[in-house]
Amino acid sequence: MTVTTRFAPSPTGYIHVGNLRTALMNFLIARKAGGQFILRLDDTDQDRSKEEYAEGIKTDLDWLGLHWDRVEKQSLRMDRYREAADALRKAGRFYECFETPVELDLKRKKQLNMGRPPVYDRSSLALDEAERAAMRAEGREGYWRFLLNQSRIEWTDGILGPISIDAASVSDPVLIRADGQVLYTFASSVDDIDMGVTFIVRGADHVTNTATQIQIMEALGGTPPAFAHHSMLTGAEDEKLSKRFGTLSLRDLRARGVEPMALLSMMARLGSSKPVELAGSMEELIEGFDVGSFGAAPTKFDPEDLFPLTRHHVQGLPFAAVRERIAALGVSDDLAEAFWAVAKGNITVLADMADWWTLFRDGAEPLVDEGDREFVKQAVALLPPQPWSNATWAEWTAAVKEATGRKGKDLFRPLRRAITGRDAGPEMADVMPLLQKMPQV
RNA sequence: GGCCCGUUCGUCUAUCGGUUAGGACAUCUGGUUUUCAACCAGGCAAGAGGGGUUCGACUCCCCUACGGGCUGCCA
Repeated sequence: MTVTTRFAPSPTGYIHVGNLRTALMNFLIARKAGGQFILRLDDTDQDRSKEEYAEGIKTDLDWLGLHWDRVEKQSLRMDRYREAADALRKAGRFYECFETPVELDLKRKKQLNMGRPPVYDRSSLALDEAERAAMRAEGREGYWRFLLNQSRIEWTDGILGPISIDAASVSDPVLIRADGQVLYTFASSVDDIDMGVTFIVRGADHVTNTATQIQIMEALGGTPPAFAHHSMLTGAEDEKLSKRFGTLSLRDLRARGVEPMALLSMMARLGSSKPVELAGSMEELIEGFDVGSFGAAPTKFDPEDLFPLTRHHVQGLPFAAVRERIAALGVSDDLAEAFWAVAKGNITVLADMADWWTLFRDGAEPLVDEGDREFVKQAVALLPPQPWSNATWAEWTAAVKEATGRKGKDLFRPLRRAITGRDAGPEMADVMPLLQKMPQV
């Protein structure tokens, strides 16, 4: 059986790091096994689902190189869900209920007050046809619940290990609403069976869903796939990540200059026993992925940790990869390669290149200590006329040394500060040919 | 309240009863470098608490505490 996984976001918003982790794990599992990766848009909620978000999700996945083999849309499969619902009705696993949300809420509160678990009491199951007709005559609209077998539901989770949940501690799930909307739990189960999904990795927030979905899939005559539930991400300060989703959307991270490979490297390893290290390629990521190496405990994630990885990645980029970006800064072709050689070691995100180019093009605001003022003036007077080459720095500093007697740190440091306005930066020998203006001191 | 999962260096984690409790990232120190980065070498740093079981517990069991998830006509 070919390994088939899926990423099933509902297009009600953009993807964030939590989603990405799920998507990436499923993608890597499929690729490693030479299987299929399905992108399934869970868009049964007509009100909240938007095409704009569906497009956004695709754009984000593309950006990261998480290409899918197949796209599915639940909104196109409504007939199939109705069919499956009929099958469940015929099998006696589906029953119509009539309590209103307010009534259900009241029941839950009552149960809680009495110290009972807030599990649906199945009172609608006891209704006979005449009573149901009476309900409808009252103007009540029926909705449908799945009748759980009250046994223990067990599976060996790919991350959590053996799990056992007592079905009696869970309410019979509502699968179809009074307005006819097919709910996630149901559509997802039908799809996973129909689409031949063999392995589902999703967040630990779905553990209870998995228990009920296993029964639904079996009732549908299908074989439940293997499951693995990864832990939830929490923020660096232990706050719930959901509160920060706004700042952790992929679009946001992209805007901040985070490189895809840095993000992927982080998400493929964080929370696992394998070290988080920058991968050189998607192949490397696929090769080194092991879903079983993840732990069950909640995982802290600090987006700042993405920047060291991004820097590492950026510094290893060949000139060809950034040629266009550099041209866009206005760097002439003859200087572009030399500029990149100088810039790459001194930036974190590619956008940082702009500052260096501005500095080389316009000159810097010199940093000169009071005690170095005369020395710097004297040195600048010794500068040969432009254009400068890689040899200029050595020749010039030798001449300055000769004239002033300064050497070592006392010689080089003030000159670097005067020319670049900074204490740190690239090799000065390489900087000189890039400078477009004489330093103004 | 009920159900499920969890708790080892700052962080992510290894250890399937006996270890000087290991690694990675972060951090610090030293080397190298005009500087930064990179690189090399080294350092600091951990088993939530309490009971058991055992010759011996981070590891197995129970309790407590704490954390996370679920408990929707959301996904």
